[in-house]
Amino acid sequence: MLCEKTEFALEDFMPYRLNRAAEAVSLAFARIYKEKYGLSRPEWRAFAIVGQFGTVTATEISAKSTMDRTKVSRAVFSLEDQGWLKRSQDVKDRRVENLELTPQGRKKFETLTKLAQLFEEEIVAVLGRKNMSDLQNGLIAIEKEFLQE
Amino acid sequence: MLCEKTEFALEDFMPYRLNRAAEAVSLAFARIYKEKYGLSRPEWRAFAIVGQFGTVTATEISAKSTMDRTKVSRAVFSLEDQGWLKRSQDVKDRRVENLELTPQGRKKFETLTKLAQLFEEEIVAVLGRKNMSDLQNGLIAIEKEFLQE
DNA sequence: CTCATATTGTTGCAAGTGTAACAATATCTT
DNA sequence: AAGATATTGTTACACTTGCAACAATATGAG
Repeated sequence: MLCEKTEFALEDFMPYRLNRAAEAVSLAFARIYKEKYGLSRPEWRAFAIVGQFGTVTATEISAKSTMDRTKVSRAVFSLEDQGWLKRSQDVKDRRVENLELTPQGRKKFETLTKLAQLFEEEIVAVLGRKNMSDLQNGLIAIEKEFLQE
Repeated sequence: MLCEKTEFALEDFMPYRLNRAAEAVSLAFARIYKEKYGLSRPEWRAFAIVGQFGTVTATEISAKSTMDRTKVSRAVFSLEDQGWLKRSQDVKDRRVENLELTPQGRKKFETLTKLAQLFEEEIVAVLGRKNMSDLQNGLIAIEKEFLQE
């Protein structure tokens, strides 16, 4: 029976490694939407959710993008100011505001998603399809286990 | 030849998925060192690096933990205030301060690394050894490709 | 040896963030 | 129907962050 030496190394610690990879990828993609389109990360996420779902409320954006309500609120303001998104009060529940992209917003969204897909393909090119889908599954399992548990 | 519909879904977008998983895991582990030991994430990272390498400079911590110099500076102050770490001016280069754990810091470090290892095992239990190492490799490949490229 | 340049660690400041409080509205209980 | 409770989106405030500037020191060029 062996007595294993248990020396700790931060760089091999999974939470740290995950964070580094996530940060690296996020920053790389952020360079695209930030420098070229002036969007912050919260703005990009909110933008993506509205573009994807057509008409949503702030609360829905919050849930689907795992962002704080206040973050969403500010992102929505900014996107509205920039003319990508418009809001309209819900008639059935007047607390709620329905959000959707403006025509220009829709066009910008098409461009952004194209960029996102190119970026995704870049990752596939690095990893290969098989590893990519293994990675996805691993991430899903991890998220499921540790999300607000 | 098929014309593929290219609908974008944020939740399937790799950068977003990576971030969610990383955040979930980090928060789960943070609950341990934060609530029980009052450490912030930068503090935990700096702590781990000093504990692992024995004697290091702030610049080295910065490099090994991928944290901004100012973040390290503030984390080191805090760890020093809490008595886990002490600094001493380098004799050969007086700009430099050598940092190392105090005896109490060393003890705390042993406790923290034990917790980290337990946490790591929890992840292994979720994923299985094989998937775990596949995941690690995927993350390494991604980081290599996208880090400050 | 001297002056220009680089490096180390800290700090000022502006921007971003989360928690808690809030007003407006909706829903539930009786 | 009335009052208590919950939900939506915004805002105030305190805290964290990164960039740029900084003083102190070291290194390099001539």
